[in-house]
Amino acid sequence: MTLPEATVQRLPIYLQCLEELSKDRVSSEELGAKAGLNPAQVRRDLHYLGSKGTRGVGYDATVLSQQLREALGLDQGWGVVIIGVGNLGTALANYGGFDERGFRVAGAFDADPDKVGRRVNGLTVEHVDGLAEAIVERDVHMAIITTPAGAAQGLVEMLAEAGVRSILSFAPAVVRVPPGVRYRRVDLSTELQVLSFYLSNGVG
Amino acid sequence: MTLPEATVQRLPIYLQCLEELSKDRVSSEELGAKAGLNPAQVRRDLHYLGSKGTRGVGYDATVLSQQLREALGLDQGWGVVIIGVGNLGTALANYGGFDERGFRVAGAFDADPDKVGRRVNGLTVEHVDGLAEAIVERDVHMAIITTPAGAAQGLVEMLAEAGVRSILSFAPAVVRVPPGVRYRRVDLSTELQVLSFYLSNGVG
DNA sequence: CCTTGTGAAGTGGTTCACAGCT
DNA sequence: AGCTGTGAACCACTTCACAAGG
Repeated sequence: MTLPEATVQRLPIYLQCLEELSKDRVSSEELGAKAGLNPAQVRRDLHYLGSKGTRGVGYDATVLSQQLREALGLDQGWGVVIIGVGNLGTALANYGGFDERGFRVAGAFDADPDKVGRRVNGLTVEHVDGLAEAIVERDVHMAIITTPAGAAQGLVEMLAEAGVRSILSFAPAVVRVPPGVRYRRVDLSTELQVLSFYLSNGVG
Repeated sequence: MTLPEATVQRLPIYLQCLEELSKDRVSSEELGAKAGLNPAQVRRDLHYLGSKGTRGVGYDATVLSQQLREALGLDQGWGVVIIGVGNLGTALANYGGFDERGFRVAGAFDADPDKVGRRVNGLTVEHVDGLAEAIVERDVHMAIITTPAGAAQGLVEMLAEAGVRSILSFAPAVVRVPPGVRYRRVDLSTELQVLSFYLSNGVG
């Protein structure tokens, strides 16, 4: 299945809106209104998915929901590790959304010996030295990095080496990413600066 | 100043790359390599900024850096409040990047009486009941929401009412945003699902 | 000679508008 | 009658390729 990048970014939104609407039929009109999107956009996206609506009626919410979950691979139970157990890492470890969305949290790691052994939401924090091994043994394919910026580059290389193909990083660092690895950076500071731009330049 | 949205998103990256390079002259080639962008892209972006490079030489890093900071409004000292002092809110409050980037943290708020009075990184947590008043009195223009999803919609309305024009939200909720307010949602679950899609559908 | 600034072409995504089903 | 599916127009952004200039 090959869909436009922009469409992929919207699939999780559709899934969430669908759950919040909790109806058994939805039109592109309704779904668009909820998600803040043009109905034509919704139809095109769902069409890419291979979804089949009924003209004059709309889409079957149960079927659609299942198609979204399947396209997103939420039934695959992908294994995830959290690296860096500071406040942010702890927040993520405590976040209930993993199981709910079908992800399997396979471990939490930190370089600080003081943090190793600590328990977080049913996990015992392990030392990063054991990370590469754990990734292979526990069949992990995704990693979330919440370490300081300096550690990010090395971790990304190590993770790629160990077979991780998707990385979500909260470390405020610009990183060179090995080919074949999907890297998504979320940076508070960047987001704030963009908001600051619009505040400073008066655009709604 | 009116620049393409996509360009605005890259300005913080340029600023960061510039700092990491710490040279006094940079070419679009170098900057592009560091940021993972096409040199032509860099030139066009900087040109929008009104930046003046020297042909055959490149850009003056000090001047460029200053132009970026100015365009982003980092010298405005915008006031920011953090709403929700759970693990995530605490992580953000402890994050050093605010001052460094010229933001002024004007308060931390929570609805939970047990959290009120607690001290976080030099701030005393206040009850949300005092939020609207604090926003006006302390000249706050930005807010970061790290509450549970259910609280988001009400907060956004209240914040807009009180005069906040830029909101960064980590609450996993789809929210209706009043006109004139810039709302940026960062959702862990959404990001993971997008990564999961590519993992499941085998695209590098 | 090297690197910027920029027309022009290329790419990807969005929206319109309506034909086609149910 | 109502809503989907979709060609075609539109729009925003990216990249090429090269003339202009230090």
